[in-house]
Amino acid sequence: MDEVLKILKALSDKNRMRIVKMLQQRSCCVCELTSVLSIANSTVSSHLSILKEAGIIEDVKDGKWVDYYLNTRTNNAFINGMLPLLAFWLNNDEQVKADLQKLKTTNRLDLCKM
Amino acid sequence: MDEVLKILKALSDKNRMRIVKMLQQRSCCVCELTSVLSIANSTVSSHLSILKEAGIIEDVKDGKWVDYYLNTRTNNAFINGMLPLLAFWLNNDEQVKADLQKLKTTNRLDLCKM
DNA sequence: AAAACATTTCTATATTTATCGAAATGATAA
DNA sequence: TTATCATTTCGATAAATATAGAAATGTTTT
Repeated sequence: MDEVLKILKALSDKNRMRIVKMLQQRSCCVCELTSVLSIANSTVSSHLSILKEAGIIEDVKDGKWVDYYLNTRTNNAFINGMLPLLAFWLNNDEQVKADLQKLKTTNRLDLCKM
Repeated sequence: MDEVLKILKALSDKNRMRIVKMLQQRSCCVCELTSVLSIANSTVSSHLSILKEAGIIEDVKDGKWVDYYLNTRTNNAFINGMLPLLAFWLNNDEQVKADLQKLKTTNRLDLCKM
């Protein structure tokens, strides 16, 4: 039961849900998510670790960045149940629509100073 | 988005999940749920109001009791998405199995002193 | 090797939440 | 109507959680 509760709890936060919906569009690094969410990057990192601990997302190094993406290839039945549902949900939500729009014009190269 | 988060939050608590799984078996009054959960009845009542506020359960008067049951006839798309999933989940969970077993031999008439 | 910088970890704080016991409520039964 | 009793509400407390800023980490680039 703890496994299910961990997944549901991970999805029960507004900022984490916004992250999941963004990762549905494409994989992102922390600075891109931070830019769209407009909260401290340490907070974003904390949310990502909660989602990762629940098995909902995974990450991979990409140069100086860490790329986060939805764990769509998991064996976890609960995640395999939830992710398809989430894909249908909230697509008309104003906050989500604004986030996805902003994400389209957000680029890690522009966010970094080099 | 708040509506979805409210539903997910409501399902993200161990005792509330135990309640949902019990209501999957049959409708229950507060004293029956309190007996199985072994926590204060005021706490159970609080959990029930959170589930009700989220639209996951409803209640109906039955004599001196209040009968709680799963809201399987809602128009809410999120609840209609979650309830069927939950019906498949946790049926092999030891806690849930013990709860459902105990619920079989639990009767509101035995719990009341009249 | 040093500088730059994305990310994570640490520390602290404010808010939320689960919990209980007691009091209040409301309805049933005598 | 009075007593009974299931349920809800209230008040208080302890634990969990979201958050930010600063320090630490680790990797890339010069």
